[in-house]
Amino acid sequence: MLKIHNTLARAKQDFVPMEPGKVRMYVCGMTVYDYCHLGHARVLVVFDMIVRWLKAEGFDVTYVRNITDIDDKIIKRAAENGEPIDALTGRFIAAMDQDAAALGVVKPDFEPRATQYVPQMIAMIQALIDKGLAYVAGKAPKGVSGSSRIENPDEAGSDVCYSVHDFAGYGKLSGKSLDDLRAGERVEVADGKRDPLDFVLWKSAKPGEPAWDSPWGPGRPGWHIECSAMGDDLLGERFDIHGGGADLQFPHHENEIAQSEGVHGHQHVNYWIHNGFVRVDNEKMSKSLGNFFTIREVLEKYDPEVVRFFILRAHYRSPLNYSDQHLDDAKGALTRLYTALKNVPPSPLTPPPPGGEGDQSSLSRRRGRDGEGEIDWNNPFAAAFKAAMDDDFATPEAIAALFDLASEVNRTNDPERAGLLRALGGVLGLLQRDPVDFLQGGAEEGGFTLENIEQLIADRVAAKKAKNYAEADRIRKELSDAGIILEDTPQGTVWRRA
RNA sequence: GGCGCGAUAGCAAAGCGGUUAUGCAGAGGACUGCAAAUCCUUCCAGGGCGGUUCGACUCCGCCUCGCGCCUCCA
Repeated sequence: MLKIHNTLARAKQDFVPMEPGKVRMYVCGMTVYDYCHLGHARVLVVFDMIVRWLKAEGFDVTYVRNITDIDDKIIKRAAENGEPIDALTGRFIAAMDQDAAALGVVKPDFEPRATQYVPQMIAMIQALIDKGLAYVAGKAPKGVSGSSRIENPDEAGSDVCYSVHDFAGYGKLSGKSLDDLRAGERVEVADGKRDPLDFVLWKSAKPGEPAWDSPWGPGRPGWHIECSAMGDDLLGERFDIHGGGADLQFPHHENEIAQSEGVHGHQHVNYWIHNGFVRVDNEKMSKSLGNFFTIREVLEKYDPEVVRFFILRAHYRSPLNYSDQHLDDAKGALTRLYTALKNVPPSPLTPPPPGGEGDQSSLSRRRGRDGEGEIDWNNPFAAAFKAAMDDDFATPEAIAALFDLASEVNRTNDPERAGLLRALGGVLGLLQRDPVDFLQGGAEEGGFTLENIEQLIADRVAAKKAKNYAEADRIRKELSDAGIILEDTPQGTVWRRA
């Protein structure tokens, strides 16, 4: 039985989908005005892992990950660049797709963009107004002081705000009460808000800003409403899982609940999943702190699979400290797994013994990889892996099972066990490459070409044959100084990068 | 100030009320012309103070320290 830590319950719960065999999941994606950093990489990889595991469990998964392609920061950045907004967002969506693909992230079933859902958002805002949960904040800005606001009310649109105290459940996701929030008041009192905690559903446009027509004049949607509208449209008024970074818990997801449940009058999401932050020097990696590393920066130095492995080696809810040392560490660990697969070429999986009906799940029917066979989940290593994954996606423990299996592979030289290792790695989106490619890949240091290396190895073999060990060792040293390690095996000399 | 999370060996990171987590690093051994890889053995743990218990790293309380959210943020 799969257990999921549900933020709403602040506890692990048995996962029971609304519709047997089906999972509908929504994850908050990126605001596309800059390159993705490692924090974004974590969301991408973590929820990709979750989708893969749900599928491995036999669920039919519908996965939605949205793209925020209109907001204040996008408008600002486009203006700075002197670039049309859709050019800017198009550029960074393409970059995000590249980064995600490099990290082995499978495309979601839907990637809706906020700008494609403005009519739905307007309808939802209207419904909230009709229900008395939202109000038009008025045209005239309070305390006008030479602002750039439009002075003629006939041309200006109005803001629409959500009236937080009219929604009874406000705070249930983040565990905050309205009183607590007010006690720690840090919210700017915007023009026209009845309560400082009220948030904007519709933002009136200033001259020159992109705008959509609405019953409240030209403007654009507030941030939170897009997720309510897109989730509704693609997954229904109520769905199984909603995910995102822990920083979205409040206010974004709290506000999303207020909107969706406000409109529909019933529960919006059954399981909320929030992943922990990536940190640098023990601090959250974030745009505002400026301490971020973009995915592409990191990929210049590290193999993308190492980065994926690095992310999966920590539990998704734990903080993940980023540093070169940690990446190097991850690389070394992944090298051990690939080394086992290099030394013992995996054979295709054989079907599990027939009649193992005690296994109730559909897992045993799952294809291992490319139709090459099936994982036998009754195998002790596979069972340990599954138990870990079923316990709130405990990838560190699942990966530990992989290492145990790798030791077994090394000990027994059993191609079937190697096949299982590769198949289990595949469930996490790992270990699918030719091991030699992985081991020889990476930074091209030392200026040695493939031909150079092959030639030096041939020279060394000749020297060895002539029992000229001094020359053989000199060549070994020359290559090792360039980060290339030689291994003399019964099958001949092979090399890999350090 | 309010709310929440965490503290594990040299580094990283898990589970678990009593039995080796795991990876890297270290030590010894096997193997090797030398190495590497691999295997075997092994050193190094659970912030502090109390409590519960036959027994706590694991449960409870307090303290200290760190982090996060309360403002845009994955």
